Amino acid sequence: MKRSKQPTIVDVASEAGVSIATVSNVLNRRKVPMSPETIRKVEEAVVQLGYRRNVMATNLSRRRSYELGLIIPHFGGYYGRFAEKLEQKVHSFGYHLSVFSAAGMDPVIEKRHLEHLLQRRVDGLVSHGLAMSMQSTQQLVGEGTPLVIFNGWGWPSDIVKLAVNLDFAKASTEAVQHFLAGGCRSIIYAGRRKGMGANEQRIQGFMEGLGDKAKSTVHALLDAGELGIEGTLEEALRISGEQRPIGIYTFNDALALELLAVCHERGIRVPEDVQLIGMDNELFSKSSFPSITSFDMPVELQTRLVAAFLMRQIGEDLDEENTQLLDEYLPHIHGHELFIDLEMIVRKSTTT
Amino acid sequence: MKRSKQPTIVDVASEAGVSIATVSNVLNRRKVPMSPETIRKVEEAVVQLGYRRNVMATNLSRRRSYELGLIIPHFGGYYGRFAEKLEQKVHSFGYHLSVFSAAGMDPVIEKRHLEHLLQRRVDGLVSHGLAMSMQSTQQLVGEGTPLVIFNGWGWPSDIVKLAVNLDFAKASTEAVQHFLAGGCRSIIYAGRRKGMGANEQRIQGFMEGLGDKAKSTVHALLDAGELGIEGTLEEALRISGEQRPIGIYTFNDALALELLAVCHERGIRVPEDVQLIGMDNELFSKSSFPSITSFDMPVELQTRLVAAFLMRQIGEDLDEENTQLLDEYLPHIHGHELFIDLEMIVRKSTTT
DNA sequence: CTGTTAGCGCATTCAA
DNA sequence: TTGAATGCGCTAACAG
Repeated sequence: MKRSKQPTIVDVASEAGVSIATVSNVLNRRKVPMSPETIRKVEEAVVQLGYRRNVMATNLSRRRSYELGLIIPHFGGYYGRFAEKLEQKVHSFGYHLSVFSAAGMDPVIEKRHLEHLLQRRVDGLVSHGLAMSMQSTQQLVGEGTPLVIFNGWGWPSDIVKLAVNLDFAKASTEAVQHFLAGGCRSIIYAGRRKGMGANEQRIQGFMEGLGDKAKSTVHALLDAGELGIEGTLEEALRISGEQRPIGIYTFNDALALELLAVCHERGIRVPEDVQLIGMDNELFSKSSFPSITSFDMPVELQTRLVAAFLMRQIGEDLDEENTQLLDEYLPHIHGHELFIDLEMIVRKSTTT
Repeated sequence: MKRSKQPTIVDVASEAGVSIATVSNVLNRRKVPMSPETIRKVEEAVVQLGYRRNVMATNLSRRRSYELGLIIPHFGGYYGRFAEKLEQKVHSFGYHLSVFSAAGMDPVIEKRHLEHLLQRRVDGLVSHGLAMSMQSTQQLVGEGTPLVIFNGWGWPSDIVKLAVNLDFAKASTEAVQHFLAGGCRSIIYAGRRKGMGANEQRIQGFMEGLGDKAKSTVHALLDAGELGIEGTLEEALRISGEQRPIGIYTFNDALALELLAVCHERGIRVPEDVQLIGMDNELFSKSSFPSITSFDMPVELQTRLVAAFLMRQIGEDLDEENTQLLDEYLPHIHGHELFIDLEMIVRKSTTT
């Protein structure tokens, strides 16, 4: 070791008795022909000195970082699973994924993370439908770095290259129809205004699901964030009056579980008096009592699409499989928004 | 914009009509005196060109990254909360936190992430008790980068500067005694061998909790990973025979919830026939039916300690608050392992 | 096959 | 107050 601390290729070169270019060549397994002897000497020197490449220098020189950034509202549940899957996918392309949580839907933190990622010159960005304004995003990201959104609606294509969205609207329609088929005489949506686009999608699908039954069926849109859990249930009961059973479709499973707990407290039977459908298919939804009907999130497909598209955008060439994947899905795109179906998992909260 | 893409300080300098040194000075708000006019011109040029600093170049030059790395087994539950909190803490010191999930306890992925972080020359590392061998860790991390472990036991101090551990042993003792006080006549621990150190800590505390009652009380250590959920319950029932109620202490809340589900299926009453205590105080534990007695994880305290210690290790000077924090806790250290108490949250799964 | 050299974008003396 | 010069660790032509 020469100067302050960690050995550099200069050290390795002198230790191996070759030039730094040679070291760089063997380190990067370049196609230039070299004698096995040289290779051996270099590799020996590397372990000998405990050399570790400095990626900052490498990237600076390469003018590429081989790094991608992901911004999610939090690490829990669906988002955490998404992050893990995506990490695997991009790794198979030789990229690293840096994950940042925006602490809820805080636009300030979101902005900070985005800025940091950009300063790090990531080659691409993936984000949930951002809470920050489209204008800020536009200004921040600009043309330079390709940005792919997941579960974000209404983003102009000059900012976002592609939006890979779960079809919450369609799922919501399905939920309502499931309630109807299950004999529900009143149907409530318990949402979260802070859910932003995802919430609106659900509402839209909810109304579509009611269709002509909208007039003959008691229904309402509630905001659980505002009313609280107890308030939401009370309001649902009040609105429904004698029209039982009540079908309550919730923003997510967590909310459904909380409602379930309140039902237990008050002796309201599920699914006899109240039927519940959640969203996310969290682990606990299978094990709760009764188990909760929910929609499974196709994280695998979603991350595969995101990764494949981003890779192509960056200029990596795709293998057969990924090419096929894009060929299959991109033609069915609405503008630049792609929709993926969710699968309903029917459980005891809607089945007698 | 001059060459390939993004503007550099050179561009800013020429746009503002000053030298790059000056640009650098105003960008870093250095103490060197400069005319307000110059500052204005530079700042104007910055927004004008949409200049964004390149951290790779900055760090390379500074020989510091102001970045920390965190490795966790997954993003869910406790670990996700830990990551979020820690991110906040280190940010207040002007550092960034890059979080990587090791996809369970996979030593290979763990190693890959560690190596990447090291290549990025992070200033410090935080990790859960690693699954990879201490020898690999030793070799990988060496002396260079300070490493702080959380929930890892038995790491030699030449590898790990500090281990900030939750006192699972003590909590487990408490759990057993709670069962005893609650009239349990047989007590089972349902663990996970893959939980590694955390599992052993629980077992140790479990046995201590039994104390002299160990002979007179039916008890057993089961491995839920091996037996499966149903198998675990069956085995617990078999071992207990007529000795009811049975107290089952589980590795975590997720496991407790799954056992609860099986109990419901089989008509086993909780808490009359079986009492349950979990660990983690997950959100669903409060809302399950019945709600699950659990231990709350003091993530706030744990991350504060980790951050404060790491910052001091790196050479940042701490404010009053953090100094006090370390002064309070470090003296009570066992070797280089710090223990933090957990708080039991008593709920319906253990209360009649 | 191997070595020389010119950057990559920025920080930091040291002079002016 | 400001600017020219040097270095951070590595890549990538280009010679040899």
